Amino acid sequence: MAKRGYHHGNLRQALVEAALDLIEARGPTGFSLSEASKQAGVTPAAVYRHFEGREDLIAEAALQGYEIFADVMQRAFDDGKPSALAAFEATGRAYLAFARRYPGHYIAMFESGISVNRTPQLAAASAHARGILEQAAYNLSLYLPADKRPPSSMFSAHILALSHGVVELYARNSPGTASQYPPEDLLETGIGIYLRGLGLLDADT
Amino acid sequence: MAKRGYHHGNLRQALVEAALDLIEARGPTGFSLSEASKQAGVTPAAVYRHFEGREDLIAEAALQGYEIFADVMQRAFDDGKPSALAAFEATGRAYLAFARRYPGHYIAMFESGISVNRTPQLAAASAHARGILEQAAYNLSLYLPADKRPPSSMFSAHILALSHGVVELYARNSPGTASQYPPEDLLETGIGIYLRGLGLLDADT
DNA sequence: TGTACATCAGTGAACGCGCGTTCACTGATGTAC
DNA sequence: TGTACATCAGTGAACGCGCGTTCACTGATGTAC
Repeated sequence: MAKRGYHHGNLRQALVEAALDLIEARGPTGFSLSEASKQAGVTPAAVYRHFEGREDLIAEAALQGYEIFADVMQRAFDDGKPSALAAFEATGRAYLAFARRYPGHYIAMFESGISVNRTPQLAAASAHARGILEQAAYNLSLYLPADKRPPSSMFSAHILALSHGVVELYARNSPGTASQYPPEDLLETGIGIYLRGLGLLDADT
Repeated sequence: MAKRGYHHGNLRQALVEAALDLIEARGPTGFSLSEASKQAGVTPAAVYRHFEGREDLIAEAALQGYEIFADVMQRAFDDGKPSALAAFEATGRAYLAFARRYPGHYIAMFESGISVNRTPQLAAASAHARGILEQAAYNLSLYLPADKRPPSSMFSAHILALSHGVVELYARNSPGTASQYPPEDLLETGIGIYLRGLGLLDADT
């Protein structure tokens, strides 16, 4: 990563990565353009060759986050392919794994305050990710008798909300109160009980 | 609220309220000490007669939030007293109602980045609120056969996570993507399915 | 009731700081001939 | 291969700004006698 000379080579991406590091380390508030540029070994003014400004840089980080997120979800879904149920559970768990593994992206996406409607690209990326979860939910809902089948968008919204809540309250250290249960367990048992409530799992499972 | 003269009378609380207004309007980031003091009709320096600084003021807002929150939860719980089930559902719903009605407090508590461990008082207030939900969960769990009874703290954590996730993703406008379902419905159906999964509701309910 | 005085809540000017952003510039790169 | 030149990525100095915080101060309040 040593700076070569006058020209950086791949400053745009280097700035995004610096931003992600800083966001992860200090939260979305503690991040500044100047600092990101310094970390990339460059003058603050150089940022403006690649981004419109501070917000634009964060938005790019979030965009990349949504793309990775969609990827991760897709892969989790595919891995569980043989059983729609497994696919669904895996997709939910992937949420938690993503938050753990890409904390900078996660924060940029969900805690930085930038709106998903800031840009058509960003809206598309987020819609795409959500679509994958809904697809998993839809496939799963086919196992239910048609008259007891809830709309799959509702049912994926439940899983998404539960996952998000678990991450925010018990996985990220921000609110400070760790639960006595590991977030993974909390999520897994929660999803299990929920699916049983839908009639998709036996009462003894 | 007109300023009387040289002395304000109740500046401390006026500052907290100004802070809440600003936080609600602009998010935790957009809030500044100077602005809060201006809104309270007072010089920025006056703030230091009542608070140690910016963070301390936000912490006080969060503290008051936890107290109101605990109150609201307690009341919801009491109102559903005759049926433990009703009490539990009401307590969950109260979460959403709180976020809607006291957005400034809600943000100060959950989105401002101040840690609940900042102060013993703050930790106590938050523990107290959580305790109420756990109590509701415990009472409810007594309806289950002892061998199938999950720990009530786990089960209240599930409801809390679901509620929090619904609020963050679908009730607060920040991430920008409104669901097609009203958050109240999402939460109610979600809790319903979950409770059915626990065997606390008939399959047809 | 009236005066003296301690207490305390607010003033307002000043500070240093880091921020985001702009600007005219310059050094490096790559392409045309 | 060598030279001229356009393009473009980065510099560095400067800006105005609002912020949080400090300080010596002053005006109002309330209490003792």
